[in-house]
Amino acid sequence: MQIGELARQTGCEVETIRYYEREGLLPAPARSASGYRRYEPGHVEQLNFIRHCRSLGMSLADIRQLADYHRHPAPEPCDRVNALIDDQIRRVHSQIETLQQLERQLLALRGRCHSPHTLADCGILKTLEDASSGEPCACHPPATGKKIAG
Amino acid sequence: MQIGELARQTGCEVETIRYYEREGLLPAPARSASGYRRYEPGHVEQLNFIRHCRSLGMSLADIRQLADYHRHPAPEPCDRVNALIDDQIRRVHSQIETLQQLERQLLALRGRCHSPHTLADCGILKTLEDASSGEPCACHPPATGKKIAG
DNA sequence: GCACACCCTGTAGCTACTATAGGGTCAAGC
DNA sequence: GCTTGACCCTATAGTAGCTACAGGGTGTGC
Ligand SMILES: [Zn+2]
Ligand SMILES: [Zn+2]
Ligand SMILES: [Zn+2]
Ligand SMILES: [Zn+2]
Repeated sequence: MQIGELARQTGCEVETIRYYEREGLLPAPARSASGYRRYEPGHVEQLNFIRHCRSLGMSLADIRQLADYHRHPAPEPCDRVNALIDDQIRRVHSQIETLQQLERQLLALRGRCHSPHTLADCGILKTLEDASSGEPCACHPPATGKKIAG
Repeated sequence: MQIGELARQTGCEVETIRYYEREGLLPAPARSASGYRRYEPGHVEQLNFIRHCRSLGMSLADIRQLADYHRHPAPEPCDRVNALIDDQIRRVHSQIETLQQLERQLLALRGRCHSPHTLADCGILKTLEDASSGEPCACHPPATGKKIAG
């Protein structure tokens, strides 16, 4: 099949398929006399594997590793597969916590402006301005017991 | 003061300061005879403003807008400031939800491998492989609720 | 006259694509 | 044979927000 058909079957853009080939994630297929890529059914599965892992937020480097383990299922223990997934879980979890803190900070900042008023009087702009001069702000409250050096 | 001193006072890298200047976020300062940038105290505040907004996850485009409102505090209502912050909150919130779903999916996948075994027998690799062939997987259940489309 | 810290510009790298520009191939229809 | 249109090719540049050089110039102390 041609690249367009592979794209259709996997829901992956043609450009992305070529990109994966350049990056060494998808093996280069045979070529027709005129240079068109000719894919086999196995390529559909390999590309699905990549897209499935991507949908789990894995990096291309991690997917390369996983695909390698998959292609060469050695009789070794699967520790490294587990470690890879565990690392990904930790990364995602810490991103969640970072974003949750960010959300709290943004809500605190947003709380400084309620009633309609002008730009010159806006509590949000005033908070940002004061914080630029080193004053404490609603969004970044000082840590417990410790004062922010300034 | 020179750029290194500004960097020290704001905790911002020298390269980043030059980058902000190129991007039009920080006004270009005066230059010494030998071409060194010479910053005024006002620059410290402006850079702090940028870094403070960055720490809230705002994009440079949004910060440019905010800084503009801040420098020209017109007697207009502050609707657009609020809209900007609200958009940011929405973005952060939807990122959190996306990542939380990702975490659930990764934990489900991780649950396919418990006891020590080989790569050839690993439930994680097997799940990923089966999903590549179109079979249902632990990480992407067919429907969120009880109802299954049919 | 030299060491060393600091400064300058310009460019390339990072992630995972996406979007062109500028061309070649192939089947159908006239 | 010729044209149209869908498809394919490579190569390059762009996205966000920095970061890291390379290759040079400047300023001060000894
Ligand atoms: Zn307001
Ligand atoms: Zn704050
Ligand atoms: Zn396992
Ligand atoms: Zn899945």
